[in-house]
Amino acid sequence: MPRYYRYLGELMDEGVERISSNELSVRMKVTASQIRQDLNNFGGFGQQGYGYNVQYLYEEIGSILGLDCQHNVIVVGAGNMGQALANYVKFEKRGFVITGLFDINPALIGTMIRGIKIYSMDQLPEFVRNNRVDIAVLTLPKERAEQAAETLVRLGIHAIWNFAHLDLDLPEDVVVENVHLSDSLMQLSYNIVKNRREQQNK
Amino acid sequence: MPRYYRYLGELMDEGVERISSNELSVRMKVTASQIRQDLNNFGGFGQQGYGYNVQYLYEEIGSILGLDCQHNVIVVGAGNMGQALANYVKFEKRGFVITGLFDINPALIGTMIRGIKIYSMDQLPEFVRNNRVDIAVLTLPKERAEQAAETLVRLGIHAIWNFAHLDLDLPEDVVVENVHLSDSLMQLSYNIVKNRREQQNK
DNA sequence: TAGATTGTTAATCGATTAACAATC
DNA sequence: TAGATTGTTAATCGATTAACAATC
Repeated sequence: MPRYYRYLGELMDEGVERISSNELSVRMKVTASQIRQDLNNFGGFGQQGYGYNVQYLYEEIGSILGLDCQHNVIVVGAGNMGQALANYVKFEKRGFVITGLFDINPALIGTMIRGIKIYSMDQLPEFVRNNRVDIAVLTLPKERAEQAAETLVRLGIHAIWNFAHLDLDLPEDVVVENVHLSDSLMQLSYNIVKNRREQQNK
Repeated sequence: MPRYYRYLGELMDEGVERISSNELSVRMKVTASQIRQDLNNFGGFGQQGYGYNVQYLYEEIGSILGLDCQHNVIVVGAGNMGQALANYVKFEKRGFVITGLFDINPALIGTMIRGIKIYSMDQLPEFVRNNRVDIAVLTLPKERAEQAAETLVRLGIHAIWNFAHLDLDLPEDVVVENVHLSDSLMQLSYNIVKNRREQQNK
């Protein structure tokens, strides 16, 4: 669904008002059948003989994705990745507001990033008690990530965006989305090898 | 495959010598059948009655993933994300060596990150001519990403790790691996909404 | 030889695609 | 009404799982 949302956003920017599953399928390089199937799973957003209204569909998908309300986000681990994410302004536009960073590095604690304060890890429980936190971003080395994740869950956080290089083993009512950059890079490397082989066989 | 590699690495660290598809399936939370099927696609790495030798399998998968040789990497876009990636030392251990960063920001050009120089975008063609480049990391805002990708391909680069928030439209002999962070965050948000619904229905 | 566990085939399942009737 | 295009069902395909014979 995020991918549909992205393409519909682009269409809006281009001022396109309506689009058929067929036109969209060309753009997105999926079948029209696929699109109609997917969109229909979430409700009848189209109209026979007309297609889909871009803005309406964009907003509907946005609300399905939960983008119609604000999410308060904390970043646990203010290293390079944590800082990079904190500096990334675009998330804010989609309603993901970073309210605090946390680290154990004394050199970082107390400093600010884009107006967001870096707290000590010790301050985490208190912070979570006093502020609503919807999502925790986990940008720690894997050695400390497992334990931090458990702490977060104990504090009542139910959603983790995990950048640590391990699979978290958490209760099923906790939602985890993994970004395994190393895996992604290896996948690229694998595809390079495969591609090389295929090109040779031509 | 990267996930297998990761788990086998962990097993090695724990000093485990051999493992059966069954034991591994418990750890990785996939079926034993799946594991045997997957591994067998790439060759008979196991032995009936014994299981799989962890180190042997680790190395075999490593070579399938192309981790047995060095990859020279450039980072195009030395913003927060580009810098974060350049600072990430672990990639180097897997043979991915960053040899240069590129940006248009005059304030960055000429400075160093972890001993790696930031060049002007203008210097890109010359750099690629004089140095082998296996992978280009694209960490630019989407407005400039498309054009940069085309430049990279024109210069003969065949693999792009794309962090820009768009799908690149490139010749099929160019391998692209996407890391769409916004999509990932929206996916998380979607799963939060879904999870909330499911918990309520209990 | 007996036990364990793979490699591999067959069965199941889910997801994708095709087709077309419903309807704007 | 005719044309367009969805919603939805049926057919196809691929991936996952189960089963078991091969073999260490």
